Amino acid sequence: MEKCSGKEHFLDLQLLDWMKLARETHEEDREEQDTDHRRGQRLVLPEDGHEWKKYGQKFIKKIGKFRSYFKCRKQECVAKKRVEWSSPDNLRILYEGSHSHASSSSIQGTPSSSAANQYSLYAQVFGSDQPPSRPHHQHP
DNA sequence: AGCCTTTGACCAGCG
DNA sequence: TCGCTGGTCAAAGGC
Repeated sequence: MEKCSGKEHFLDLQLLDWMKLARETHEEDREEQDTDHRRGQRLVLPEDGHEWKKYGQKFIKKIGKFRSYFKCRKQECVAKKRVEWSSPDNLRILYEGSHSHASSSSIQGTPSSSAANQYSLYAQVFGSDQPPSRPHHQHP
């Protein structure tokens, strides 16, 4: 249970809400399409104002979902992101650490960047030793 | 030609 | 002590 004892504080965001918000704020489709052409799994990720590098993907049996691993491209930044999904309509983003730099994407500063701002806000909350509601990793 | 993404393999921790 | 799961690294392929 140590894995769920707060040792790792991840942000749990329902991507459905995220995508909904992003779509409302961005009339243009700015989602990045990440296609797994090998297994046919398709993952659509919204921009969050930061540049991420995907460094791994695995299927987590306990939760029955795929999990993708991302690192912030900024060398000095240790922020990480994990995206879990069982289907394109059921995604969850988890964040670890906070960014040590401002958003590099042009999405920042735009009037319609509320989604990115919310994203940053979560990151700040996370970094302020205020762990968000922890997702319970209970296998079915 | 260079950069980014994807995938398989390896390592560490826990039960 | 062994097996399993999760996380990360490095190489290859595609754009």
